Amino acid sequence: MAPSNSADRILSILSLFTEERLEWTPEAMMEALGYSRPTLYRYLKSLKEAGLLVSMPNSGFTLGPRVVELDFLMRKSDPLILHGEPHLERLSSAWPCSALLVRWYGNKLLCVSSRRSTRDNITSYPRGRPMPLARGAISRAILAFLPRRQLLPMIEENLAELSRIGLGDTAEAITANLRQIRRKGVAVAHGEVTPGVVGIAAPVFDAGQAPIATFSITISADLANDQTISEISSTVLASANEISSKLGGRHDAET
Amino acid sequence: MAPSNSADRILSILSLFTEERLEWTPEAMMEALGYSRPTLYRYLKSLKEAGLLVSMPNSGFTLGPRVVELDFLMRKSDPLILHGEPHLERLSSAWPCSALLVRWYGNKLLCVSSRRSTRDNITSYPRGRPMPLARGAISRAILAFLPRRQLLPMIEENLAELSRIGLGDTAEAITANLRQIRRKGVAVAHGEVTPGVVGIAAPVFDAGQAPIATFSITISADLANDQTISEISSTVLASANEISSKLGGRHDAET
DNA sequence: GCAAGAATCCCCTATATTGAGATTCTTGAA
DNA sequence: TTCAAGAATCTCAATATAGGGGATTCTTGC
Repeated sequence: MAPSNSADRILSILSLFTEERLEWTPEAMMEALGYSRPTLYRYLKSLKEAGLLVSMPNSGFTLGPRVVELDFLMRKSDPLILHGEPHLERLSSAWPCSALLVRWYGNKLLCVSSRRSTRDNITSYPRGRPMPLARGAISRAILAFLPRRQLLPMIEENLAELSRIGLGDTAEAITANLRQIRRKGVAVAHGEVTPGVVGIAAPVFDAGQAPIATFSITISADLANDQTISEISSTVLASANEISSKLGGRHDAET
Repeated sequence: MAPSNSADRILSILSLFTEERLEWTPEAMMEALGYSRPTLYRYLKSLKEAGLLVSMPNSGFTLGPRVVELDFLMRKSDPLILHGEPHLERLSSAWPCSALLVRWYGNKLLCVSSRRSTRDNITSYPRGRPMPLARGAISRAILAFLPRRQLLPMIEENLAELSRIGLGDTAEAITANLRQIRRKGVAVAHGEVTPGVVGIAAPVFDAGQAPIATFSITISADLANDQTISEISSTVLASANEISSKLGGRHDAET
């Protein structure tokens, strides 16, 4: 399983850095990756020069400034964020909730921008936090609008999880359920990601077939009766559609 | 100057991505870097698998989700940010201004967190934006507290720029000026980075010798007479010192 | 100024990397 | 659905180059 080309070897140093561990000494890296001392140091030197890592005296290596810069470049130019932020602002002012833009990166859901108007940070998903793939309104808003070719393998892989949350036990059943969401244009989920929190999400499209993101609201179940939820739903849908149209995508969520 | 090891070759793909250009087609990369087609695609594949790049249909490659995640990891765990943010909050509420935490990464100044209380975004420096090295209160607050060994080469390199802004024409003169800042603990600059904007910055230390960052305020000259500036200065100094002490550094800025 | 530890250098060998061109896979259009 | 243009990958030989043991130099902290 060890990568056999040096491209992957060098990049696997970066993947050592996780939420659990953000500081690595060369010794620990040698241990973890099995590289020899000179080799590791060669790699580290390159990563350091690229600014992706920095060495801190007496405490090993951490992520470096280039990471911050690259993220800045993305934020600054991402049309999804630029067009979406006014909507985040608007909806989060209208209700006590969190509003999120979550990008779909092929097999990952990642929050790229968010804003909240509530005190608690239970429902808070800051930029950069990955989301569970098989749960919640957000992922369903993506799945429901995926073209068949992409959807089917997706379902296969997560069948267990999807049926566990009651979406259906067979690929058949699941697609049927998703078709309903597709018809409504919005996905609503009650407490799937966080108990007591309702998620409402609609897909965002650019010129392509598959959705690229969702625009969504999470709100405490205490603050949202059915009436409110349905109001929010249509606003969310409208916002998502407007963002889509700005991105050159279809205006409405119909297929 | 072309890198001769594949570590650097792979990483130089990442450095193609700049503020000017955030989408690269493979063709353009081949052109820019001089790699052959299969080689380039091999590299791209690795970068894609690592999540650092994503390929967009019909518009080439862009930065990928891992970049966002890595930045998140940094934000989440950076003690400078964690301890600094309350102060950003507090000072930006007290005056109509921007409050910044700027990290010193060896030879780069990079804003890592900021907050502003004014409407205009003239003085706004969001996270990730690099800052000019030889200008402004911020860089001076770093330079003034650098140990000699690090300071002298720094001055050599930027002599022209430093003397242009009147810091002194010789290394001698400049160090003399910096010594004054060091005595006061705060650097103040009038309109050096942005005309009409006053910058006020104090260094932040961890356990090491050299400052690791500055805590600073930028405020429109219209809104700040000498009296106000001196008030802000002492508050900035106090905040910076408090952050330093939280980071295990010296409490006061004296040497 | 010195010593312990960290980072880099040297240099040869085996091996992984490279690139030209052919091949297969996608994707959009008819 | 079929087709064609373009994008991505594969094959394979030649060879550059990454890797590692051990020595060396550079940093730090005392």
